[in-house]
Amino acid sequence: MSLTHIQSFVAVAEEGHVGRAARRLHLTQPPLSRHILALEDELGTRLFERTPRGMRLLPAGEAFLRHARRILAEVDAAVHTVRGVTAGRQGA
Amino acid sequence: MSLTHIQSFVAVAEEGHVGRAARRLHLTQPPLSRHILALEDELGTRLFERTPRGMRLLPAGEAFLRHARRILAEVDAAVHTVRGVTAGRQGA
DNA sequence: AATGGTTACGGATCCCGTAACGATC
DNA sequence: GATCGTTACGGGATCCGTAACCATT
Repeated sequence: MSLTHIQSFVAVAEEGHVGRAARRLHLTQPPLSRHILALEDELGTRLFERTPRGMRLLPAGEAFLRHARRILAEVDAAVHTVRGVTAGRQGA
Repeated sequence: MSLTHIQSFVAVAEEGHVGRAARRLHLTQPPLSRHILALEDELGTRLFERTPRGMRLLPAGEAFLRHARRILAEVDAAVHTVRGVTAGRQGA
């Protein structure tokens, strides 16, 4: 499990499409597809249903999505907080 | 920024010592030391003060630690939630 | 010289992109 | 046969561990 995989998952969930998500992430389809497969493998469950149109979230995927967003938001908050602390001490 | 780096940071923060944290993580000192340096580099700030005894958290490090723990807890929660959803649907 | 963190270096592993493939309409 | 996702494969980047180094006591 890596933050990259989580970001990839969120992008695919939001786009419903590996190709579009890949473009959004400045990546090609194969690595992105592998991220999702690795995640599903690690969690032991399918997160998406593969349809002829693209990818649709399964219930496990919807549950994971909520956590995934929180994780990424928390990472952002961590970075901003540290920058804030540093700025408050005039940038050393 | 990676989950591995965050885990490393928490271990060093809790042990106050790269060597002990390394043992706890089943790793050697050099890679662990590099994780911390990479994190500090990426955040643009020192997180620890290097003392002759080991590593002591700086204010930026203390702030980061709170977020780091929340991130790791959230990742755990994500895994457990997905496993729970799957179990509730009799294990597909 | 002992202790603790960091840098050098080499080999294994990982990971991306191109190309080829498989399945569905 | 067009559209999507996935698998094969090769080359570059990453990352660990051993060894050597530097600083403090």
